[in-house]
Amino acid sequence: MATTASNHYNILTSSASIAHSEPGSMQQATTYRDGQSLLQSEYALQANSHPLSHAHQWIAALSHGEGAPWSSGTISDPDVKPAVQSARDELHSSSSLQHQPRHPHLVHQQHGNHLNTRGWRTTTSSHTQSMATNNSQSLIYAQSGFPINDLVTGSRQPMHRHTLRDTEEDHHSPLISDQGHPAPQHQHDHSDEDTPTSDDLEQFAKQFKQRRIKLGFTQADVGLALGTLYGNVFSQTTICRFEALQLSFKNMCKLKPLLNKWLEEADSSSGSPTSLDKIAAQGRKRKKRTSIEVSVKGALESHFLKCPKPAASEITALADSLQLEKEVVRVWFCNRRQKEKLQ
DNA sequence: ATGCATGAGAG
DNA sequence: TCTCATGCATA
Repeated sequence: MATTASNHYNILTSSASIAHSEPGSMQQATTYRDGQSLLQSEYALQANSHPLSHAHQWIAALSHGEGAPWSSGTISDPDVKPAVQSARDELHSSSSLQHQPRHPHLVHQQHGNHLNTRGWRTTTSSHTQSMATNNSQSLIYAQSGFPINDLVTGSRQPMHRHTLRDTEEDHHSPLISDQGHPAPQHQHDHSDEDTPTSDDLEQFAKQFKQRRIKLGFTQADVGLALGTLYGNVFSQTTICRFEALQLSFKNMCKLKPLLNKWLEEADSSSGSPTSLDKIAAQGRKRKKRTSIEVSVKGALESHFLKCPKPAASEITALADSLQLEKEVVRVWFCNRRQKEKLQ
């Protein structure tokens, strides 16, 4: 397994022709895709919705990474799944169950927000509103669900869920999260259009998955269908993450209306084949995925616990000691941090 | 289902 | 360089 490839993507990148030059390298062709083509499809949509991350409802502070001192806190389970680590994952998760703020920042933030298990805010709008007042921008995307071009920016929200798998499979009472919180939604009542609460999202995701399966569609089908319906194509990965609540709150809010609409379409016209338009992709090469050995991951993980945001020099040193490319290590930390926020 | 990767956007 | 949204490739 560890086969990896440590290709130097720089080489590949710079010499695109190489990959193509191979006559029978279908595989290679497959491996390296054209980034450009992607631009049209996926990025197209991003164009209208992207940039802003803001702080809105979830806990904003959390993310400000810059100095995030979370190292001291309890970090919850690393996703490293290797058996070796499972034991510790459990420990971590159990600690998180008590749910308490592992991050110092959260502590103060929580006063205002009600966080449910995953850290999403429980009561939405009231909160949002207050934020809106302050920020003036926060609600926008909430309403349409679509991107309004982002106005707000800031940070992301932490969704922490203890067990992804549990959730997705199905148990979990929708409305009740762990502690019983009120889940009031308030204000107006269009259930769909307003900013959903984390409970709404959880419920929707679960329902969505069930319906999707009943209708006989795969996650990939849905992703493509969204493209035909709205022009925004999504991958199987994204649909999967949506169902598993592995996206940021903001991102979940953005996708929900699309998926909801798809669901309605699919329901009503259950029989119509969605046209499959494939986007031709080709061209650009993508670095082959590096497979990091378990032991190495362990080392990275322990470093992460001590220092989630290592300086470039530290990354270099670490990469050197682990015999990995610096870029690989850097990306590993970025992904690790991103994951940390979602959990 | 998830690990590693890319790229836009924002410091 | 980081974050964030997203996805190819893979386990």
